[in-house]
Amino acid sequence: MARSTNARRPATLASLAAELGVSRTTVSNAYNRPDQLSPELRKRVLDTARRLGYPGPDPVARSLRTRRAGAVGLLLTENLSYAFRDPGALSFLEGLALACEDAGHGLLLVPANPEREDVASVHSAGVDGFVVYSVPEDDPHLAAVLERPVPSVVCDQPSIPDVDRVGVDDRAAITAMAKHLLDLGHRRVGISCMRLARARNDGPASLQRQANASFHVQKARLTALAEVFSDAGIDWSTVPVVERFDHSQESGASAAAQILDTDPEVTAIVCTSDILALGALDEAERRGVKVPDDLTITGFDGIPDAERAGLTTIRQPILEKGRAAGRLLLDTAERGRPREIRLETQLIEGTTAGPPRSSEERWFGP
Amino acid sequence: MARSTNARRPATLASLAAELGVSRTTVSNAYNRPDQLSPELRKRVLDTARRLGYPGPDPVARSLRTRRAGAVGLLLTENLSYAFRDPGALSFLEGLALACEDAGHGLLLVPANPEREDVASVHSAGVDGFVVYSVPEDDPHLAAVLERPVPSVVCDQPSIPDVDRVGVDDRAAITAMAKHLLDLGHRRVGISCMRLARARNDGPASLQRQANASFHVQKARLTALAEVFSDAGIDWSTVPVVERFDHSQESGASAAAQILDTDPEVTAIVCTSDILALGALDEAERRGVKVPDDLTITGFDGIPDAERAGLTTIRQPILEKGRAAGRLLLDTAERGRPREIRLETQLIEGTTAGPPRSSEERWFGP
DNA sequence: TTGAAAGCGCTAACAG
DNA sequence: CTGTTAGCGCTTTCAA
Repeated sequence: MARSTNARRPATLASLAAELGVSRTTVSNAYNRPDQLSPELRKRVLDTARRLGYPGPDPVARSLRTRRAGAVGLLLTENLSYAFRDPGALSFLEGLALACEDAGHGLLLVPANPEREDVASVHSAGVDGFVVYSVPEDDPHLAAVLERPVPSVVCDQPSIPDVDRVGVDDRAAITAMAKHLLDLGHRRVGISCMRLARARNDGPASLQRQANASFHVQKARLTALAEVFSDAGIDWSTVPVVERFDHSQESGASAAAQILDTDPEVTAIVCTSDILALGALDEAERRGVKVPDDLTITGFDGIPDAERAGLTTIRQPILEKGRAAGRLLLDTAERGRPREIRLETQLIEGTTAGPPRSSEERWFGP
Repeated sequence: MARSTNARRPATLASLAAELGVSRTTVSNAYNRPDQLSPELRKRVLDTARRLGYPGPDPVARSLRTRRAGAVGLLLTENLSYAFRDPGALSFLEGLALACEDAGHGLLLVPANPEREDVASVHSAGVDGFVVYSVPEDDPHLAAVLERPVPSVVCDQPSIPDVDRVGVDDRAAITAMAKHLLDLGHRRVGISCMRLARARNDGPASLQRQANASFHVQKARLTALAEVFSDAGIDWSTVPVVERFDHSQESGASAAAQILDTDPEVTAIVCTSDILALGALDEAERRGVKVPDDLTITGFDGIPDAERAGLTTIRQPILEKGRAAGRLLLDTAERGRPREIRLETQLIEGTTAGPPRSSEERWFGP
């Protein structure tokens, strides 16, 4: 009777060895060290394996023995499927996948539903290390990862003792943007930002919420904005900072709407991501507000759609981030001292930022 | 001295048990069956674990014992990073990720560089099963997957004995499209298709190459087109069929150019994917050829960009395909008899198909 | 070139 | 509620 290719555990290395009348070592060598036995014997082993339906050494047993899994785990803040919709996450994934592929490693996407506290998936991930991308500082999944006795690399996260890190200087990057706006003459600004904490909030982010933000990147950007604008004599507590939990263009649009409704005198909306900024552009168009004549809108990331739209933004090498994270994790040589890779950002002067219209112009202009 | 969180194998279940003076079972239960021991004892175990830096049961050892890995492997035809750029692959991934997430399983992207024959990554994947998405029939990675003693589900692949399958009726779908074009009056058509085999070919696909195509989906579509057009009295051997290896809009544009250069009397270009069709639209615009007045262009897939462009195409539920594949694999209950899921497609009448201009009109028209 | 012995770290009967 | 007993399937010194 023909054996189905999907039969259950048809044979093991030991049973094969027994059948052949050789030792397990020999069979193992036939697969892992072809040079350690005669070609004839090897052929005999492999042939018999085929005949018995032996599928080759079990990867899990081998992993247990060798202490290597041949895979890298990725922990994201969002539902897995989100990763395939967000352009930023996607670029990161692409870069990481590139690095894994180069090393012949698999990439395991670890389900880490932010709504649930269940970290079993982290505990059961058979991987040689983790890459953690932009999860909140207090996420239990992150804690679970750090407890695992494998190396990890964090990206867009605050630095953690003994853990490698990849990121950009968010603070410097957005400071440049803020100064750019100040130079243009803006004094009344609004901020549209991504989620600041695990608890959902769609609306104004209080000063306290800003201070307690558990998403490192967002917090760094807000803090820097607060500092620059305060230094310029603007009372930060009067600046509308509107937060959105979902990262989508619709969110960006509604956040912009909320800012404009709250403070119609705002001349510029600084968004902490391109997606939010693109949404803000949508909203401006809907309202017949001309950009940049009536309103300046800026983003952050430099995703392709932003470039296409001529958005004034900060470009950061997201794909490179992913690749760097993967390399850091897989480069066993340099391990030991904790390392940090900081990539460069660049202010892109698009067509969505310009000098503010003076109030007179705005109220009584042509 | 403080113990680094990244220390190497600080302790094992056995050493913990020894330290506590209890049996290994008890420690194991503390983690896996909290109801099997007193809360106090459990607390004592967990506390001691923390003190000793025991990170919880090793996932690999557990997998070996339980014969479950908690992950699904995905085999794609392309470099991993491609998966994050192709809209179709992306939707599929999203659906698959959704299914995995629901089941609390991880998703392991298995590197399967099509240029290399190295299948070690398949052999070393610690997974409970594989999903195989659109790889050529003769791909060694596919063969390696089928040898593994775990279930698999193939998608957009020919059916394989004892292997579950998800797909659409490509034949019927594209037949509907072909008939639509015939009804509109087209008699001179050109075909732009994706890669047909592992060996690169950018140019006309001979009849023989069409017949030997190892990408199931492309072959099914071509075969159906050949049949319908032949039945309508068109000599298929005179129909330009142009193949492109890379799946990109640029490829689509150059394929369209090649078709138009080969046979300027073509009134319709049937593309076997939306990406190719979008590229064809680009080329038409470049040449100042009006669509659909001067040229009809059709696609296949129904990706968002196609919808946006008003492309006349076949919509297939790609995300659902991924989800169905995942569910099939993870649904251990119904396993046994091989199953097949066939999803529905729909002809979308966009704005890129219309009746052909008669030759007179074309040559001497307004 | 081959074999024997010794686990990798864990879970699952089954008995107490 | 807890312990004893048996492996899961493999790789790897070390000797022969």
